[in-house]
Amino acid sequence: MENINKGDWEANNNLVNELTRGKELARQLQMHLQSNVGTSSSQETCEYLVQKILVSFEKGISLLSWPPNPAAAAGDQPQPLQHGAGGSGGGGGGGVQISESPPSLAGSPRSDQDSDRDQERDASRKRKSLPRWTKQVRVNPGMGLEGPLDDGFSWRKYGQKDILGAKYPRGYYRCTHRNVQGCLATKQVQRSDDDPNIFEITYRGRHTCNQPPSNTSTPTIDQPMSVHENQEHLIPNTNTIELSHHQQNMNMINVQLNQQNLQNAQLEHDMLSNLRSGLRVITEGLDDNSFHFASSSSATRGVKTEAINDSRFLANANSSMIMGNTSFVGTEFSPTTSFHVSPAASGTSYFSVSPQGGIEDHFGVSQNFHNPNSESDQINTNSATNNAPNLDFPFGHVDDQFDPNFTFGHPGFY
DNA sequence: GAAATTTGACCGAG
DNA sequence: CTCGGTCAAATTTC
Repeated sequence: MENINKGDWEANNNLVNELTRGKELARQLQMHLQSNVGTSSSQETCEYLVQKILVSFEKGISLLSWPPNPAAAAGDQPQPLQHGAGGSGGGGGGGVQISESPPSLAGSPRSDQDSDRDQERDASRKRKSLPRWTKQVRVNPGMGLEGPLDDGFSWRKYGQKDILGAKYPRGYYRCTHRNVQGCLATKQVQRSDDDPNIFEITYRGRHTCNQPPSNTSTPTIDQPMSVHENQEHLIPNTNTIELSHHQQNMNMINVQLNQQNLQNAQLEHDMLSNLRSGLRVITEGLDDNSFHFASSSSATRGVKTEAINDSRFLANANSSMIMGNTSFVGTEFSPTTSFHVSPAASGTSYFSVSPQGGIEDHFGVSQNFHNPNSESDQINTNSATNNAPNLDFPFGHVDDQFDPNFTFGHPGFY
């Protein structure tokens, strides 16, 4: 069965268009950076451009990731990228998502015989078929943790469960707008046994709600551009975000993604090449304070984020774009607003954006970006959302240790 | 009082 | 039967 034809071709064209647009925007950004380095207005412009670029990429990724699903293609892409609030804050980031072979997502072919049963289990099946993706967020001591897990969406905790073999309970959250808007997105947050500083967040389903209720920020989206639905695949696809705090000097997000699907390799490769050539903007000062998103071909994807905001750190630092096989990821915050995509043939893409202005994790989201103290090193991943349930760890000082008894779920943490 | 969280019970999958 | 995920009543917080 080959389902690759016209539809795919068209999708590819759209994808190319989106990517081309992104490239063009990147060029503008580059020019802007070259001509207006340092000016405040330039920063805003840069942020704006970056966001636009990210939007284009996201769209492109979406096309790649969800081709077969017309419905999804059409309306489903709710939101992610809107960034409306052009306001002040930072912006940026992205979600890390991995895409895999989409087709199986919505369900593989089944015989009608099962229809009855299907109906019976419709609910559960639906759940099962929901896209899932996992990312790990590492919060190093020192940084506040308030929001490492915040992804800009409003979550409501609906359960907590002790998981066999796990030291810490798993928290279950669903979109606050579920009842009102029927948004089925859910997420699970589990603290790692091995490293209490790491939280594994598994998202399920995409948000279909009109996001942020009333928040400062536009959501950062962690929506997957595409997702794998198999858990088995999930693990490998796990995105790890490590957030660490170096007293005041490091914002680094390192995202490593793997590519698993080789299916669109060629295309992706081409696109990536384009992107790279178009996005290559290097500014000085990237060094320590930059975030890197790298994609590797290994089986494990990891996102490392080191950012800090004294006590407020909003996580979500990741924006990744993955094109099927090649993952393009990243948003990197660097003190100097730099943004670069490094070429690496097989794939490591670095993309950095300076924190200051913000590019937050996911496009356009900017939430509070207050950096009381530092000058630039903080990524504030806002926590904005207060909407989101928060893990309320007693961490005011994270560095101490997480309280073993902490429970996920306090507003503010996510 | 409304909204969010907690927590034991329930349900389906394996 | 066990375990993960969800429900929903009770409780807490704002």
